[in-house]
Amino acid sequence: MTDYKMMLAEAISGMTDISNEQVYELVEIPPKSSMGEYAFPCFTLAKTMKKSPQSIAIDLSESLIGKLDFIERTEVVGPYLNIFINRSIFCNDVTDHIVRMKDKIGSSDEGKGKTVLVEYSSPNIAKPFHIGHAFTTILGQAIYNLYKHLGYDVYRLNHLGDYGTQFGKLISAYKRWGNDEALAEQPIKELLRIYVKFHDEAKMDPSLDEEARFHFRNLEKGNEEEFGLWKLFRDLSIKEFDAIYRRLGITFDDMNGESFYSDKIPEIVSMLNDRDLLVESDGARVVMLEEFGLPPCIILKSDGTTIYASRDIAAILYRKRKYDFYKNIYVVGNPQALHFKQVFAVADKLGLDASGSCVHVGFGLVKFADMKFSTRDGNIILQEELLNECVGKTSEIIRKNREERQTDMSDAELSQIAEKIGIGAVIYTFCRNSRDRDIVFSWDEMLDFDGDSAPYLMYTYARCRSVLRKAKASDYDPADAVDGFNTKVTDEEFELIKYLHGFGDSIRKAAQAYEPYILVRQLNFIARAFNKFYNNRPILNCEDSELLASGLRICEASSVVLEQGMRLLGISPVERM
RNA sequence: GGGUCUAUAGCUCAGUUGGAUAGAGCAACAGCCUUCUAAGCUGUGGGUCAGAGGUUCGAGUCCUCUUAGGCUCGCCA
Repeated sequence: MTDYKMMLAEAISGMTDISNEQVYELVEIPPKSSMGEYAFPCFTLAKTMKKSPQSIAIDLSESLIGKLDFIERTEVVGPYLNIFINRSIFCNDVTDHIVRMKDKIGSSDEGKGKTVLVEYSSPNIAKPFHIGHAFTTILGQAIYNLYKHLGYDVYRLNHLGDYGTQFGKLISAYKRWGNDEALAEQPIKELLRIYVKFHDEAKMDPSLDEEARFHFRNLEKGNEEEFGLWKLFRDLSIKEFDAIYRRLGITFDDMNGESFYSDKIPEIVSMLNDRDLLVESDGARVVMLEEFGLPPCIILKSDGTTIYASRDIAAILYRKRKYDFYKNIYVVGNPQALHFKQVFAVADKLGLDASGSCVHVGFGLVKFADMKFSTRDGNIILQEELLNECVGKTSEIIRKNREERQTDMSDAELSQIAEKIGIGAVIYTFCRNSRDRDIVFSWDEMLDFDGDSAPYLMYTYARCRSVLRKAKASDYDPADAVDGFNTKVTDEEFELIKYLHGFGDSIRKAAQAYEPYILVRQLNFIARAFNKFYNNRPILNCEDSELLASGLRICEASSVVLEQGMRLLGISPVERM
């Protein structure tokens, strides 16, 4: 496919004294399509050429005539040189490229030979998987997909919260109030029950906290009883998490949680000692970070046990050796921003160059309108509950549609489709906006399936597929439709194909910024443009064979891009709904 | 108090390195199913870009201050 912007930049560069790259950076897409497809602002040239921007634009406009065959015409509006692309050439080129690339559309080899690690999800063992975990899980998966698509060698790491003082508490609580039967039936529910009870009791009897620390010390020493219980809690929890991951279509390459790095901390401690970086402060061993403008980082607590920072530092060293990563991405909430700054700073002091390769991808809190989610207080929405609610509402809508449209959809197919759409709706909610913003959870918004939503994208895709199925049924293969855009391309068609053209760019930008919403917006524009097109002219029922060909080509290209875009987000498209 | 993020339409949000008349969705109102899926489409209304200064040909975007809010600031993760 032609790189239109690049060729334009080369042409303009040849007529001025600025480089290709500079021109490429300056070329922009005008705010309105009536102003053309590309625009070159002449402000910066005005300074060096000592001419008014407008006269420069006029000169450029004249010398550009006939230079490039895809340029239909140019227009000077004040200081801007607006460029209009030949619609036939562009539409044939772009749609042909998409139809040929299929699921490889928007992919690249920029990541060839580069290893990227994405750490995400990372729930705490023995605690319920609630919608607070959904953000990191969904965002992380999307980031994984994006980098994978760009050719990187990507590994998914689930850094389970399977260690720390809280397990001392859990062990203590279990020995006091645990119920084996309840644990076997609903492990996390039972563990949560005794965990909450422990906190209540500890308020009245502070010696419980001491008991918990005792058990954690034993656990870290490898004591059999504590280790056995910990292992049991861990195994049972993972089993429950797996059910959620399966529903979301997520698997991991590595489930090594915090516990895995515990025995790798002594090496970190001795490395720090070798460099004289470890100092004592109030009984704890810390690394001072004044030169980074950061507070000290605790490596060993005053009782000699490790802390999450030390485990994260050990993990960097371990991963560096195992993967020799190009990038190590942490999809973890914003509240931990300082923690990662400290961890990266300490790793830097150890010569691990963390600041050059480790990235904390933070995101906002999920909260109710008036309060925070708190596992301890029990005011949480479970991830499973959220998925079920969305799938349930979807089922109702499909059932109603099935009656109205009198389709032959079986109950089994209906529930399969509802599952995909409901889960798609959840995924979409966490990918639609920039990740920094807090999400105020609302069932109304969650269950709004109009407009800016996954069902809207999925519906559009299903429409495309329906038209294509009908075309095939009447022996028309859209792949045969070559050069369907010889006649006049309408504004609506051109608009849609321009959005399809921008798909690859949106993937690159989304990956670079770790912001799936950039891709989401592109898909939304595509869907809206397609629906407009779909509503305004018949595709199958048209006499003109060229119009039929171009219409089907648009359907084919749109469906390819929409499908691939949704898959990159983690949404499974459906053929009908 | 220090650090950090945020403030754009009634609500939820976009707005690339400063550039053309600040855009979507939802909600509201008015329309469109004898034609390929109405979870759709069309139209209307809706703005002192938190406030004040500054930088310049030009500021929602950059700088300073003020206000409001979120998160965070050593032995939890």
